[in-house]
Amino acid sequence: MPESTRAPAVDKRRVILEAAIRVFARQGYHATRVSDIADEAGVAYGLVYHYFRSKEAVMTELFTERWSLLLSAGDELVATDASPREKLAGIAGFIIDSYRHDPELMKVIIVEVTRAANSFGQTHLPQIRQAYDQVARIVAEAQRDGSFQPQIDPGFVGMWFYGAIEQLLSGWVFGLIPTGDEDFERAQEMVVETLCCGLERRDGG
Amino acid sequence: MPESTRAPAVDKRRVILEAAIRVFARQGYHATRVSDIADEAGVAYGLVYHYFRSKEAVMTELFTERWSLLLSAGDELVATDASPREKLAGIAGFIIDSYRHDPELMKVIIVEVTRAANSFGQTHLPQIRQAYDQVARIVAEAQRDGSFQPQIDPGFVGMWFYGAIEQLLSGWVFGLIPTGDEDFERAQEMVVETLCCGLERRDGG
Amino acid sequence: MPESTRAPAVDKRRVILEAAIRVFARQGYHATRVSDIADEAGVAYGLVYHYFRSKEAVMTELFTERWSLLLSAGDELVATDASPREKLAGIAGFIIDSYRHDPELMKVIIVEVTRAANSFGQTHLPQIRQAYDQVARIVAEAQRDGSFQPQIDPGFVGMWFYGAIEQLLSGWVFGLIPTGDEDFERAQEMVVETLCCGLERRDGG
Amino acid sequence: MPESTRAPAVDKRRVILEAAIRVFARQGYHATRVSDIADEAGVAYGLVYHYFRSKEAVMTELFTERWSLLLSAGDELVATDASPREKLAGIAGFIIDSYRHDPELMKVIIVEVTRAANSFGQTHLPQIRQAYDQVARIVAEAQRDGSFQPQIDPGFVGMWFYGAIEQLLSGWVFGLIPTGDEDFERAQEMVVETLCCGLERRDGG
DNA sequence: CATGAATGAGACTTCATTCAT
DNA sequence: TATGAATGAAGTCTCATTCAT
Repeated sequence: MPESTRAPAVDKRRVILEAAIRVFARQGYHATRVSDIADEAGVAYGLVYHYFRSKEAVMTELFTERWSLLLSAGDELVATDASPREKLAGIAGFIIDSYRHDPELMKVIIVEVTRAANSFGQTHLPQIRQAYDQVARIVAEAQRDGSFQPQIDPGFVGMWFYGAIEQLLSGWVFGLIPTGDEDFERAQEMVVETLCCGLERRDGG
Repeated sequence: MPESTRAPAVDKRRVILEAAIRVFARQGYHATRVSDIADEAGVAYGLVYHYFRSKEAVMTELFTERWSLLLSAGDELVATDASPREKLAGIAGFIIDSYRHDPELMKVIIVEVTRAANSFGQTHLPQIRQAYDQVARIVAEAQRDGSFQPQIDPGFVGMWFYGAIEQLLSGWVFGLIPTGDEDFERAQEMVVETLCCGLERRDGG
Repeated sequence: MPESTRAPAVDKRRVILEAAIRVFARQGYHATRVSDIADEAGVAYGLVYHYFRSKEAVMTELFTERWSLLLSAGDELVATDASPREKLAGIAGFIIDSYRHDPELMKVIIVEVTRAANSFGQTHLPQIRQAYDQVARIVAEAQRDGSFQPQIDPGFVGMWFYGAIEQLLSGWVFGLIPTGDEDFERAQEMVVETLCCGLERRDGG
Repeated sequence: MPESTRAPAVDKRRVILEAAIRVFARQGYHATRVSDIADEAGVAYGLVYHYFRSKEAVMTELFTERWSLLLSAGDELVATDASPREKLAGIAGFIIDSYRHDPELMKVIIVEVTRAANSFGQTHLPQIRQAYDQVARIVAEAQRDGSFQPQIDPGFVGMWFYGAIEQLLSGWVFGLIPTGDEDFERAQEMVVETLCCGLERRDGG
């Protein structure tokens, strides 16, 4: 028998995580019972606790796994020599693409973590702030090289940027705004356009 | 007997509401037990249920009371003939002032309602969207009269604006950014400046 | 309506305690579910938690209430000017009488606390040792006044005394030895006789 | 092939038993999970169940193995023509020596079996009573030959003797009394001296 | 109006035991 | 023999809500 039989046919741990995404997205974290996750995953109740210390640990794993991808992507973008505007567009694009490719997971992360300041938001604040800081660093650098106005506080922009993007995602999640392919692309453009150029018409433009 | 019509020395209903603000702000809605509210108010357990149908009803009352003030103020602003920028500044200013004058209540409203898409956020979505729409209307009008660029979707700006402001308030609530008097004023200016003029330096400005 | 209506017709807290005695005695502490206590008491599940922090707290209350009576009785006995032998007989008698009057409670206390060194025994060790110390003090005093032999360590006798008495009670509890009225009285005599005079025949007696 | 009959380098069954002693002694039977035993033994979870029917079976094996040694030693002692006092001293000495040589195992046996009247104590009552009976037989014989007083019930003394000795061991186990070499020896002497001669000074002695 | 005792459904977590490999 | 993943029953505690006084 070949060695391949050593590896389990299905990774139950992964099955549980995927099931958790679906259930958290559908019902929200608080309304989800561990048995819901087990049922959705098609495994026994206790197996969830075989792989995870608690229901919270499942959520934390989900968040950490994806958020670290986001932070890595941001770090890479910051390090390139693209223009500030391109960098901001890159970050917005990455988040929006994450949503397009896995809307349930992103819904969970946004709704249950980054915007849940009283529960997971507080727990994962350091990681969340890292994302704000990436934006802040882009802005600060752009101010130093003269392409951005100097009077706006970069840290402030980091929060502002994420606040706005998350609100957009919430809008998609809850069906407040349309979710066609072109809507996503247009949204990304508008985010960056608004942030970089402002709403007012540029007389000399 | 006219005495019977006399208002009670203290309005217990109001006492309970004020207590609820403090406890919700301190512990969050989910972590707050009805007995916590009663204890904080110094009244008997059952009295909370004498005045309110449920714990949720207390929260709803808190939100509705304050949010309707906010909507009224917005409606008034929209109706004036101030410039679009002044109107946006007015709305931002009103929210920020609300926070300055009653940070606990605003914390509760932001954290537990407007950003809690899975619980109260969903319940009060229509009221929340009204606030977005006020901004959208300001933008749309400004686009019609030519002072704002036409290519940005007004509805999008409404969400963007509130997402950013709420993030700011969250930053204050959780101590991520400083909360001196000048910080609030500066924040208001930056919000409007960024939104209207963008981050990029206007060469011909 | 007379004031007497203010007092509840039945003290539910007491009802729960009495029910707990019966159930703990019947099934043992570990095998007792809180719902068993509630059922036995004829009250709702939650009421147990209204009056007691936990299942453990119920047990602790049971033990503490009775054990403090025992310690008080011992203190009184120690303070009298009876002979050492009479004092020891008094303590043995009090314990045995406690068992006769409320065998279920004493069963619970002996089996679940004083002999359960790994659970409640450890928690209540200080109180348990106080009882040993009373015996030790009686012995020490008798050694000082010359009525008891000086070479036996008093602290040692305290443990020995209680170990033996508890074993006797266990014997009754589990039906190893008969439990007629005369058996109890005879047991008390034998405890003291054995302890004071020993098993060996006194040649000069 | 003769190799197949070879004994394994290590007897895993024995390894598991030794590990169980340590874990039971450390945490108590109830607080010990089967996985704790496996971890302590350095074997896989399932192997415990390969060698033992259940967690209880492990405990039973531990108790039975040692207790039968104790009973054998007692039987031998009873059969000798030593004096009653020497026989009692022999039994006390054997128990105390057992504790000195393997305190963890004896702790487990005393705490979890002989004094745990609601669990293993009940299960192994017959074997435990055999030990009481050995003492009772020694006493009865001594009464017949006139060296012990006739009025004390021998069965009573059996329980008394073991109750006291176990209390002593508990005292050592839980650090209530000192455990130097001379303490053990002195304890053995005191047990027998007290039991045979009593606490009271023999005036004519 | 006011009190707080009483109710009971609900959820998390533990862990002994089984079983496929 | 040996492994450890998989199972699922069981039990504690919480707390929103009701109700008798």
